[in-house]
Amino acid sequence: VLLQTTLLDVFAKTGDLNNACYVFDEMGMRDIASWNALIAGLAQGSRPSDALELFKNMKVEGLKANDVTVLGALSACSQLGAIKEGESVYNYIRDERLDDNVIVCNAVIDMYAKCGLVEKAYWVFDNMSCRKSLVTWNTMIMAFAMYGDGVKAIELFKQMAQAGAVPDNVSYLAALCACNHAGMVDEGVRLFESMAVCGVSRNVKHYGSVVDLLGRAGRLEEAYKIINSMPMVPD
RNA sequence: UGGCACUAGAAACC
Repeated sequence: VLLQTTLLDVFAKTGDLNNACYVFDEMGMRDIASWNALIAGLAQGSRPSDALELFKNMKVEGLKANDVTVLGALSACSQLGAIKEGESVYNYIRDERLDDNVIVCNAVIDMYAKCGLVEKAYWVFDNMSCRKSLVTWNTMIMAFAMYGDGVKAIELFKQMAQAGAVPDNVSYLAALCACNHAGMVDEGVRLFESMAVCGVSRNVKHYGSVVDLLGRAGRLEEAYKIINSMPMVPD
């Protein structure tokens, strides 16, 4: 079972979903990890609706979804924007007390955000019983940045430092993105500069973000300077 | 003492 699940997972991770399904179908014995590997693979691949179907089938077969299982199911809901399904997964999570796991909470926040319900995402963020991780903060900042309110995203970014979390390059990207959406040019430039000061590595996305920000503000010379200062190949 | 796990922008192009 271990070897077959490993094989299944390799297929799933490389996006070869047909072979992943084939291995799954041909397995004599399957345990929870076999199901999880396929559900997650389908969810992150091109077949999130099949992932949800498999998730439902699991119950029919009398298997109990665990924390890893619901992550796959939530990921599928996020991709599909399937809020109804997402809420029912969340209900299950609460019934089974799986929400004492930060990773599960993070996935719920992300699911709500991707389904466009930023307020609910924030409610979960605010009321979660477990300790917030860096990913928790990043997910919520990104949610505000993309689907909601740039100002709130920046507020949260500042708040995370007060809470003792150290922003990484994803946090900065999320905050920069918030500036792009909200047109907060100076704030964005400040953030971009503080990355260097704080020793957070920049990648091409960070550069792209400020360049876009400056470009839209008509500050083309500055944008051009930044492009020329890039230590990597611009895309 | 093994296998499955959460977050990554915009524009342009198609």
